[in-house]
Amino acid sequence: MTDKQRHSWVSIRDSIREMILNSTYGPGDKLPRDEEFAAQFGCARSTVHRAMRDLAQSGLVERRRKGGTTVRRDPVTRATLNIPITRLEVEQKGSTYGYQLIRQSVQPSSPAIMANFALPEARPMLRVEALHLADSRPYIFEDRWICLETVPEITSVDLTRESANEWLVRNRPYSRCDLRLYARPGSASDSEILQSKPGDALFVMERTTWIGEAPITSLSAVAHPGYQLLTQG
Amino acid sequence: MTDKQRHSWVSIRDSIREMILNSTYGPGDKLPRDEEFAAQFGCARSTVHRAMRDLAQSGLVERRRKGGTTVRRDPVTRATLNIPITRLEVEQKGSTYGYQLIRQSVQPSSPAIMANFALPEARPMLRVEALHLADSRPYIFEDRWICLETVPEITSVDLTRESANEWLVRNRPYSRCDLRLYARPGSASDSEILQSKPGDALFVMERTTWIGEAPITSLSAVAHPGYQLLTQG
DNA sequence: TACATTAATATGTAGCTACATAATAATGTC
DNA sequence: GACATTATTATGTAGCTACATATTAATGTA
Repeated sequence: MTDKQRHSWVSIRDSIREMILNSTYGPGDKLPRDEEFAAQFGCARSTVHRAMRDLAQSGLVERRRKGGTTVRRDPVTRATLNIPITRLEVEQKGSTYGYQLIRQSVQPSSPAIMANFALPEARPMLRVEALHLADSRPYIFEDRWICLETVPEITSVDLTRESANEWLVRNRPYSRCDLRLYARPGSASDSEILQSKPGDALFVMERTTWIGEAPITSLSAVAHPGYQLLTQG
Repeated sequence: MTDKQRHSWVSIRDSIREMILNSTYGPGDKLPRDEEFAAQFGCARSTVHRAMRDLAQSGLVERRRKGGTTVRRDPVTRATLNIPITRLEVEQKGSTYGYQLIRQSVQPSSPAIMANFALPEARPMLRVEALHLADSRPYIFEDRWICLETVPEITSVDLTRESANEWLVRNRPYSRCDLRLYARPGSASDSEILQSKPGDALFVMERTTWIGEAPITSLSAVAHPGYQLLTQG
């Protein structure tokens, strides 16, 4: 009576995770080889491998060639942030999206922007300051720098009608993205643009993207007071 | 002179991504079937599949059975947050870690905590307030609630010596984690604990974890002024 | 003993086949 | 024409083999 049922890699993964959770294998312990698990579960090594890859990605185990698989001694909390186009984020909340170009000018990159891109010298960039609105109320203010060498077409885009955020995301996928999140107190100019009170704490998301080695854009997005960023999944 | 070089799934992925980036396939376009790509590249379908899975996970394309693969019309910026044990975070910066238990008591879960867990009724919990220090200066203050039904052993842990953060992460891996990030102005009690000035903007990370359906812990971690959260990779 | 070389080993990847699954398209029936 | 049924199709998964790669362990040599 051979048990010929097929085991999905998801069920294998869950079984292995369960064993780690219930301390069959504790932090720092070495897990059996993939082959052994395969024999134990009655499945192929590739199925165990698939399961293990998932566990490794989620940060629960660590794999090293020849070294085998070990339960991470210092597990990390790994969460995926989903940052959509701002217009869609607003619309998904059931609000009406609005957009307003505030300023736009060609400038050499500032020292801060050069640092974000790790550039040794200044480059010509288009600086765009714009406000995203939800139900006619300030939602996110973005101060964006776009590298003109990498994205020359941006000069022919009418940024009074279409946000640079949307145009770039739709036309210039990136290959690398750095993210920095922090809080800062609202200044007087923030108060004006975001209708915040001077004492308010503002949530800032700084985002810098490249395509290959070429810088695309670096921006600081300041959200209205009360904004929250959630993980999905 | 058959070209028998093996193609890695990474190179295939990069080739396909390149085609999307240079507008061979634009947003909303349907990509060729895996088999076609395989023939085109001279590799196996499984290799294309592997590449496609990666592109789908990074949010660049969308795959649906029978529907095929399409370039996402509204690409999302997807970033992975790595949140280590606070002690390790401090030590990795080259600072000396310190820890201080402030208060600890058994309480029924507050309405806010019940909401975080989506619990219909209150449960007995251990509430732990503690301060993490870097070089003897306040780093992160955490107000944590631990479900006593799910984690009864926590009562026998000496939380004056070991942080609940560390104990839980090492002993109670979770299966689900919700994250909420926002900014809030520092209050008077914050000033006392975090040595912040009353006007300071504070970065808050709320984290709620479950194992299966059972609640483990829900906490609000308030960082010292100037704290920044970065993505890695 | 110190150090370079070689073997052993566990994971990683590529290729193949076969079948599962979900979603759509085509078809038949009333 | 409306609706249920049945193909068709592209992706998803499981299993297998073979080989690549990184790393550690064993071995040989000065």
